[in-house]
Amino acid sequence: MKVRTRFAPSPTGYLHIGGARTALFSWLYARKMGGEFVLRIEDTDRERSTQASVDAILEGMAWMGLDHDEGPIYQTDRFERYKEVIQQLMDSGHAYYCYCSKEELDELRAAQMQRKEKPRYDGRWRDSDATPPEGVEPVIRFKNPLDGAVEFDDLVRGKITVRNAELDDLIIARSDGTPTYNMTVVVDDIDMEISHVIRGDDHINNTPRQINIMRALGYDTPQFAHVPMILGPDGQRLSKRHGAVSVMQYRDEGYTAEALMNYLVRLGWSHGDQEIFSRDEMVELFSLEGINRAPSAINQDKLFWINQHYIKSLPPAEVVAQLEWHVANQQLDTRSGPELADVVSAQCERFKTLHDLVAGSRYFYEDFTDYDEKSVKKQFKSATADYLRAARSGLEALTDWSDEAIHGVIEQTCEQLEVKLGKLGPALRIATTGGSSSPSLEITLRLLGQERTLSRIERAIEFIAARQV
RNA sequence: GUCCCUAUCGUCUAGCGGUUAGGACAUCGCCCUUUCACGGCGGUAACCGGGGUUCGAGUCCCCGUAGGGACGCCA
Repeated sequence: MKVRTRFAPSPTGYLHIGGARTALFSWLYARKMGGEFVLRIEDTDRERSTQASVDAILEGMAWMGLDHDEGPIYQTDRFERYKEVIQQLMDSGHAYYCYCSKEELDELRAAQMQRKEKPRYDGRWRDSDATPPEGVEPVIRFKNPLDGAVEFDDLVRGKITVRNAELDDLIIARSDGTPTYNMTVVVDDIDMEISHVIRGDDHINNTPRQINIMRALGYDTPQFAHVPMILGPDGQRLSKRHGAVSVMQYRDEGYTAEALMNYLVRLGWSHGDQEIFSRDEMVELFSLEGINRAPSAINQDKLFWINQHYIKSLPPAEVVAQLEWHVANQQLDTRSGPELADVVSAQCERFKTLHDLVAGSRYFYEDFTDYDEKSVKKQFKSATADYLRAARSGLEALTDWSDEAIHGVIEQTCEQLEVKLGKLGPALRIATTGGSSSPSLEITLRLLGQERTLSRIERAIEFIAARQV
């Protein structure tokens, strides 16, 4: 049997991190098994579904590289099919009309809660001969088996058993005739020949109901794999107050797609002690058995670490490709400075995010307005101007603007002045970058270019002079 | 409340009856160092509690406890 998995989000918002990981697992399994990955949009709730959300989900998946083989299939395009199956259930005696009003059901629930019972429909219209009330559009309910139990082998959780007595007759069609979630999922998973339903474990309780409907329809059930949810850093349910929850927000904050994928795949799944997985490795090594049963909390620091790992180890050209968005977003004009790839090579060990890498490389392209106050206080002494002047003349004389040549000038200047590099180095760095954090001096100056280097040293000399007054 | 599920360092996890309970992030030292970083070496740190089963339980079973999820004419 061909492996076919699916990701079935409802378009009521952006693609959040939990959904993204579920999609990733589902995608990985399909790819690993040489199967197919279907994207289905569960938009039967017309009130809350929006095209903007569909676009956001598509954008998020594209950014992560989770390509689908079929879809997006919209459930709203399949209403005729659902109606057909619902009718089939009616005809075979597996479903019936229920004329209870919402108010009536609310009362029933309240009463049951008060008696400390599990709130559930009592089946009052199940085999009723009563005359339907006037003017009430009925809903259609599924006739859930009364006895026995539903048992299924979850590929992640193991055997799960629920007694049918715990289940009630769920609504499969609303009074306006539209199908409900549990109905559409069943029909779709059957029609689309889904072999493995990989989804969040908040659906675990729906599974026995869906299995019952599938059986009533005479179909075999797919395999199920319920993956645990992702928690916030505090172990609480993930929400906006935890910071980034949408996948695109991670992009915006400067994470590489590779890093987010790697982080996500290790959250709730493992392959021994391995931490770093390329996309190909993930596909090769992924297994449903490796998925954990307990929910896991996201951890900023580890994401930072992985992100930096990829910024350091991805080919600079690849980093540049992802950097472009941030360059544009931060309105940095890179035409008047060094190649971005060179900046990446020089800076990659210094930043945890692409955002910070761009923000921290500004001085290569634009003159900074202020010097870092602390650095100035510590390093710009009265004698500093003389040091800078000496370095300046040495650098000015250079015809070969290479790391080696620049390094040589700096060393010679120190010897000539009879000072340690600790005196000249920091001053030079502040003069040329405005602060005390940059790649090694020779690389920094080389990237800056001779002209820019000299003018900035000049400016620093003037700045120091002005301070002495 | 009822049902379902879960439980190893702060966090992500390895472990699949016999281990000095391993790795990673974070943290703390030391080293490297022209800044910031990177890197290297080392340290602190965990089997939720109680009963069983067994020669032997982190590993299997039961009961607690704690957390999560579900209980909609939402998905």
